Amino acid sequence: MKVRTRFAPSPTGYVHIGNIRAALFPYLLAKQNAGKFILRIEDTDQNRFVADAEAVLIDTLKWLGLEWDEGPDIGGPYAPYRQTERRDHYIKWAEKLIKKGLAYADPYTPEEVDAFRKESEKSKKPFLYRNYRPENPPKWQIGLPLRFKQTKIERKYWHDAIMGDLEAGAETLDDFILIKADGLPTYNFAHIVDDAEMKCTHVTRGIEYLSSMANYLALYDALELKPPIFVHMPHIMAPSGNKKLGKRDGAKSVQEYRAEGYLPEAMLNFLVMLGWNDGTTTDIFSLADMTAKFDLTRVQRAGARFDEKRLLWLNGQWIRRLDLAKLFSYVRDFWGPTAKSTSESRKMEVLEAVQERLKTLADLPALTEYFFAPPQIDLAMITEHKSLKNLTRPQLITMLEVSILKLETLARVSGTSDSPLLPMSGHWNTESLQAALNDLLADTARKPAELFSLLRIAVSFAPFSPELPRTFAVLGPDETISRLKKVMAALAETPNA
RNA sequence: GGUCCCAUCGUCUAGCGGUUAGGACAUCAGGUUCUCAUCCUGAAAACCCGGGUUCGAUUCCCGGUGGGAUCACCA
Repeated sequence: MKVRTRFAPSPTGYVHIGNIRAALFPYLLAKQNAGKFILRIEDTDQNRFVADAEAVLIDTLKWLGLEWDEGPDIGGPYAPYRQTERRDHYIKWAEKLIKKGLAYADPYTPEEVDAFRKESEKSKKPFLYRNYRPENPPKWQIGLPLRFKQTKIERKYWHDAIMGDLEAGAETLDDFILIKADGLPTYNFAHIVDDAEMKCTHVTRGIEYLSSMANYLALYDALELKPPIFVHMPHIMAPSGNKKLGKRDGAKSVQEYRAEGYLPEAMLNFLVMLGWNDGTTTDIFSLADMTAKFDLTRVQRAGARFDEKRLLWLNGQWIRRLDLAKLFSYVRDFWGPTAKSTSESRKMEVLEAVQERLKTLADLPALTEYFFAPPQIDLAMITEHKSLKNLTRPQLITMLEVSILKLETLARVSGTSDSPLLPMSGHWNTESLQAALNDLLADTARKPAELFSLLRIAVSFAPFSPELPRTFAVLGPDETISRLKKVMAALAETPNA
């Protein structure tokens, strides 16, 4: 079977986490079978039209790496891929139904239908429009809704690739609207027509559509269409409470996660694990991995809670396992102001030094700003440090002095010039610096907690930084020594506390 | 309320009649020449309840309970 799947979102401008999974599953199904993945825009609701929504959607999908083979932007054999551009298709199929006596015009106003609804509710019976079906409906024309006429009121049975064997009672069958008064089709009608014309083999969507399945089955039958494979995905639930994850529960859009420094790899990995596993204890999956391993029969039937802590963990995992060039391309817009005028190669070095410490890309400025600009000297960070507060000024100054001498010797051996633009060479590297620092430990007879704390704070004045040899190596000999000297001078200038 | 679906640590899950019920996130306690992060080690933590089938049920069946979804000229 030639697999053809689709992602068919409504362009609302807000790309929900659930939307991504609704795109990922069909993407995986198509790709693992060398099939086609289609993007179709379901824009039949004029009231919810948002101007840039489609562009946002396309941008987000591309960012995630979920590329489609056919779509509104690239065309394809079954174009157009926007529902508003397919009106004539729906009308054609609707006329077929009318001809067969399986569709009719709804002569009532929304208010009148609502009155019927109230009446039913009053008598504690569920409202079914078909109980109010007009005897002699007018000839259908745009301006009137067109309804489907249910003729076989019976229990329906079907199979779902995730949910298994399902059924629904005849009470769920009703004369639903196929085409609205504005002439545009409802989702209920349009998706079936489009899926058929676009030869989609799978219908993937959330389980909220399960309760409409009986109606869809009846429509496939009336249209004389062979139903596709049904794939209903359980909901992603809000972190607290038991409800579908929604905007009003503070659910962030994918764009927001992107802006907060989350990687597409982490988002996809997180989403695919939410309700699916490959049966092993593997929990890190690249898009290629999940494409190879994904299996609908292993998808969970219950809803899964969205756990942002797990997403954060995965983000860290992915930041660490990405190769530097790739990570570098991702952080382009995350550098802090001090990095502005710095060369790309220099930024690359700094990034490499902090890669292991990043949890999100948004952590980058705080973690790197002192590499690009000298930090504000704050002696309190030294004098109040838990390992340093019991040392006297002269002791601190001596430690710095001895360290500076040692590092100057190393710098001379390295033959580095005063220009920070020249690449570091020779002996000023993490290995030699590690050795030099070990020597200093012996020379000063200080504990690592004392000497290293002092040096680390003196060059960074930051709450955290990479390991000392690494920090010195990236800073370069001139900058390292210059910063140590400034701190030494500052300690000498101010009176002892 | 009608209809439909679901049910293992706090969370995501493995399990497909016999297991010390496994893993991961989170939490807590240690370890790694400085901080933060990583990494390593360890701890605590679960089969919703009641029947039935069976020599034996977390697993199969039924019922309850709980949770979810849906009942639009939205998708």
